[in-house]
Amino acid sequence: MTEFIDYLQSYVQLNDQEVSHLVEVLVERTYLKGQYIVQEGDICNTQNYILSGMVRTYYLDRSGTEYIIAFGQEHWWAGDLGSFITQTPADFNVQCLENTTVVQIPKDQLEDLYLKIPKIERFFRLIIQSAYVSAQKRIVRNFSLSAKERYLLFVAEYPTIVQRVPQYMIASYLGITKEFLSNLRSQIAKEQRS
Amino acid sequence: MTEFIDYLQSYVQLNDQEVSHLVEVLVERTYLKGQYIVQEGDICNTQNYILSGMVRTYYLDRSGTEYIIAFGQEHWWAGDLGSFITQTPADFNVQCLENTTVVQIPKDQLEDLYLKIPKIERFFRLIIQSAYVSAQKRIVRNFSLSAKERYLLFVAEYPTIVQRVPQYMIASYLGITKEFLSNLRSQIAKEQRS
DNA sequence: AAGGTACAATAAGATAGATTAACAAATGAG
DNA sequence: CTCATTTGTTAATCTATCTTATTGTACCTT
Repeated sequence: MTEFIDYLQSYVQLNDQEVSHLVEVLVERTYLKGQYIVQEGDICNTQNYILSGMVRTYYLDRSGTEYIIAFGQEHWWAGDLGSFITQTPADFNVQCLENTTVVQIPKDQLEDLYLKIPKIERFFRLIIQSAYVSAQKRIVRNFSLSAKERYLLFVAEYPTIVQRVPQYMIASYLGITKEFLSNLRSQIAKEQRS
Repeated sequence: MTEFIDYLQSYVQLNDQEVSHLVEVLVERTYLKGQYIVQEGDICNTQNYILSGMVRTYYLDRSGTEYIIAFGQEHWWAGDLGSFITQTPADFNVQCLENTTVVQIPKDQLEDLYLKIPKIERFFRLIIQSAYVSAQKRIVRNFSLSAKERYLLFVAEYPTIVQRVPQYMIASYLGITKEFLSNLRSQIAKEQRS
């Protein structure tokens, strides 16, 4: 929990009173592997900061295919922001891939905090700004890079995730089939041998 | 210009003093068709709110291919947020497709405003939040929908843009070639006739 | 009217990545 | 420890989309 406060303080300086205000509304919660923090159709009522564990956020289309839109590990945020903002049913599922402990901030309390402590609002502006920049980057990459390039970049950027989650989920994140990823990996291995 | 203030007031209520504070830092500027608001390699120093006209934001890869990542029309924002935040060279180009008038907020002044008027910070949090949600939506759609479905959705959501920009740019936005888009359009026309 | 420029349509061959299916290896529950 | 389930591999065939090239259309310009 102090971990979360430290992280927040690295963006904005809160005084003791503000910290204790904040701490009052935080809820620490642990989910088991396989459990859902958010399910499609739920209203997402919390922002979830991951203290430990690993999650995936995915979308399920009518034909039942899963599309992983994000992974989340220690120090990342998880949830369905669209649902959170508008308080409408979530499009996404957020599932734990390991036992996962999060810090939750409930929607109502966060709105209060925004008014009481503008620095908290600043903090979330900063966080969302960079999330948006990453999302744009991902859109560009999906268009401009081949599956192989996307995979190599992913491995370079998130080596730990590659270790922690099954290959077929990485394939889904990259927008390819698990068979094709397997193919790419053996190509890459061959290239490195020669 | 009052147009911009009205728009802003629909998100947060500013008093007269705050409005005049804000107005002091705003710059209205007009670009001609073909001119660039931001060019790759520039540092993007302003947030640009479009009063009239039309722009495209695109990325140019090493091989010279253009990827349009966004269009912008009246009441939308344009710029390279990544460059703006970190004050590093822009990855994107923002070019006017028509004569375009924007309201600009310079970076330094905006940082000041954030501190003086927290409501301005709230306003941008709200704006960026929904931009992020849209970006996520676009990522999902690019994965889960076919080119044809993506085109039909685009036409349904942005009928005006379809009228105002050349087809090859729409193809680029959708991540397909102009030839294939032409193909899809004739398919769709055929279907509607039968 | 003639040529120039910008955009759109059509068609044929090429390719990245999907699909299917069969198998191998790893993991985990009992 | 063992059997069942989950995960990963390989290979053949298939499909959506790309590439290249050609032709068509509609304006501007002079």
